[in-house]
Amino acid sequence: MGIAERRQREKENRIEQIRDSAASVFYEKGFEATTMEDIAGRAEISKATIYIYFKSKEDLYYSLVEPALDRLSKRLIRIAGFNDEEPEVKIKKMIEATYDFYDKDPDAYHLVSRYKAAEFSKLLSRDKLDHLKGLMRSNLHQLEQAIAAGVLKGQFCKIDPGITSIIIWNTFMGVIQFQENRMEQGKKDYRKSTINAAIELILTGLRRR
Amino acid sequence: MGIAERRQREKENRIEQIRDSAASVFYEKGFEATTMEDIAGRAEISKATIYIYFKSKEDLYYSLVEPALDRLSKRLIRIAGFNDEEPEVKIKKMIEATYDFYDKDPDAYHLVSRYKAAEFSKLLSRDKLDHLKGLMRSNLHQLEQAIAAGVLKGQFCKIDPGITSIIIWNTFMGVIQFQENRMEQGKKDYRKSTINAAIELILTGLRRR
Amino acid sequence: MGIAERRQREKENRIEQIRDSAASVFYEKGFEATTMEDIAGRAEISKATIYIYFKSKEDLYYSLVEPALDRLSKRLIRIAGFNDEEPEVKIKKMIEATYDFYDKDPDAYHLVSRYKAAEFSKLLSRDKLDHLKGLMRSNLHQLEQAIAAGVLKGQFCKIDPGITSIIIWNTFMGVIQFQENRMEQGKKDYRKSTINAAIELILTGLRRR
Amino acid sequence: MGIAERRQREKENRIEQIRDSAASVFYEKGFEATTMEDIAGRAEISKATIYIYFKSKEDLYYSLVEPALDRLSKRLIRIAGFNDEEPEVKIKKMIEATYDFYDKDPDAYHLVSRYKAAEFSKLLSRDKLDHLKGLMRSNLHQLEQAIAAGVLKGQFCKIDPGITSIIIWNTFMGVIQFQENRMEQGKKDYRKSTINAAIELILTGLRRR
DNA sequence: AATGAATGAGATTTCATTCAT
DNA sequence: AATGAATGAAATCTCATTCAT
Repeated sequence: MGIAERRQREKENRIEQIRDSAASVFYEKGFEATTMEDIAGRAEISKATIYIYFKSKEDLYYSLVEPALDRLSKRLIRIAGFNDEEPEVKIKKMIEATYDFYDKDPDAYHLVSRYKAAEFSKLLSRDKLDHLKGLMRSNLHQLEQAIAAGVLKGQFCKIDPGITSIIIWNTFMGVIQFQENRMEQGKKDYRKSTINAAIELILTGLRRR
Repeated sequence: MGIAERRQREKENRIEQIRDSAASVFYEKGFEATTMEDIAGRAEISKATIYIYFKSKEDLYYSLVEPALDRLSKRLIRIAGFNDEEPEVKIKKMIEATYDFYDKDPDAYHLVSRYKAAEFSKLLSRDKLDHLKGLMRSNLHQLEQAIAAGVLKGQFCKIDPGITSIIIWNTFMGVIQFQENRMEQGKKDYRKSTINAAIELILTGLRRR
Repeated sequence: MGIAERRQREKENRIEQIRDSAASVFYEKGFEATTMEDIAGRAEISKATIYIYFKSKEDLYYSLVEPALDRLSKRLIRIAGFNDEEPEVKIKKMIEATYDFYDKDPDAYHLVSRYKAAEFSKLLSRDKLDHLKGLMRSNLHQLEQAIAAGVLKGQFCKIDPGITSIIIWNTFMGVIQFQENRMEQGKKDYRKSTINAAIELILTGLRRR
Repeated sequence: MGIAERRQREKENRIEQIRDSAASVFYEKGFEATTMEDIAGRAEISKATIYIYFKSKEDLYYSLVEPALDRLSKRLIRIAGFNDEEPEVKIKKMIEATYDFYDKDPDAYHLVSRYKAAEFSKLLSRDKLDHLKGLMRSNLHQLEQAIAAGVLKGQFCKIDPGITSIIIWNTFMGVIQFQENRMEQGKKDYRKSTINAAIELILTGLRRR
């Protein structure tokens, strides 16, 4: 009786092991430069084993990016639904949630942040590509809505919410990238604090005086 | 005597033809996913011809990215040298110069904007990689210096100039990417105006009140 | 448990199969003119399979020549160590050993006999090249020492042992080549006997009267 | 009037220039490893120019080996025709002639000495291959005849003249190779004297006592 | 006659994927 | 379920040869 369960558990472990290795290699080298050998090696299994659980390299990649994006997307949507929250607070909570997502699973975050539609257009099926695009758009959309609400309420000056969401998103990614770079050089961890400072800078620009 | 000149011109055209094709394919697909066949096809020549002018795929790629980065870098350094200019004006001129660079040679810009040190660390020789890193750092550095000057003069509030330069840089790239996306969907060209709006937003946040 | 062993055996067979094919093609056509396709075809496997077992064409080639030369070299050194043997007997035993080496693995012998330092200088790494040169030199050196001993003992006339070893070595290779040629034309096998006659001729010239 | 002649002279010079370069590169690298680029570079002309004078790489190669072999062959045949000469003297004269051939045009000699029928069997046409084989055989044959005459006259002991000619031929090549090697290491030139010593050694073995 | 330029054919090598055990 | 082994297809790069001038 317990056997089936153990099997199930082991199977899930194995899948997780593959996914972890894959995420880290994909992040390090990018999709094309990553070989199945790389992934198998890091997971300490054989290449063939990967194919038991994943149909193809693309499939494996998609299976990493999609749920990551989906998780983040769901969180942001949830925050967006807090109707009695002030726009500025919402924006901060979204940033918080995104940072938490990054903190808990940096590889997943990096995959998402590295995602460029153009690169995958020949690789993924139309369906999958559209789905990822949709999730990505959703993320930005939640941010945009919060900004738009702030503008409407007269709290923010009249700037295009679309552009502003882009700015915030890119700022987030840029800061992470920059600070990770610094940390690699042995410097202290300022990720959280600089994210906050950067967002504060932007919100200051946004606020109406 | 005109013959030698025509020859020379034709040769330069051919090289330019290859470089143009290469830049556009590299931009579309990234370095790894791009094949020499792709480039040759787009340039309407044979693969072997590329090797007359470029030693290797890596060489071709580097020959595109390096001068592009170098050109941009030189422009920014020049602006940084305008000693009697106000920091805010300097920053705007740098943005202006970067936009002009993008406008004149979008493929070059895209190659530069796509540049991620990690991706090339296994690809390019140590020398070349360091050189590119240096140029990239220089670009950010010019921006940073202008911001630092504004902080020193008391015109900007006390924010970390390093981070702020990152924010501006990423904002620029993000806006371009986003607006190009919109244009692909047939929407109107708002690139220039949204860049300006975004920079204005950030500068507003920066200015001391 | 037998399974692992069978696997091991099969793997070794496969490697041997590749090495055999490679040796025979390399011998027939020389290194440059031999293609991996040739070798794969003769071994009745795919090109890619070769790369599972050998890093490169060069590696495969080296892996054939080195151990062959090494084996021969060890044998000659062993004979050279028979301190109570007469020089002339030593020389004959060395010839005998070389013939036996040829007889047991003609392809290996041919690879060795084809070896020309100049040809490989651009091909093999400095290390590998030096190693092969060393082994080759060792072979001649053993012969030379035996001749020198004979001269010292007054059994041979005063000829330069270095040159004499070259003469003997080239005589051996020449006789083999010539007799193989004849055999290809359907003539009888006189390899062993003519080798002996040739050595006898040279020893006669060497002996002091 | 003189123009046509000058043209003719220049043409011949050009051809000679190509042949010289080709011979030296072919000798250094072997047929396969030599590129037309190599030859053109050494001759300080363009690749295309070679094709004005030679139909193909093989053709160029053949045009070098054939006349070289032919020249040597003719000389040996001439010596073989000196009917009133003693066999031993004939042999020495043949060696002398071969050395002179080597001395006057070492590259041609090296091409000849490097020649291995097997390597060219897929490369050259049947006709050409047979022709080269014939010339090669002729050279050995002249030597063989002289030896046979010595045996018949009772001057030499009863050894197979075929084998003996092989021994002498290989001795010659081996000595040259060995001494060139030494000279490359900066040592003194002992080519002529060691050739003579080696031949003397063999003749001593041959002479009847 | 000479050559710069171009290329088709082919060489080495890599890698995602399948298969037999 | 797991894997060692094998491979087809494709990628980078080379080179003998041709062609236009």
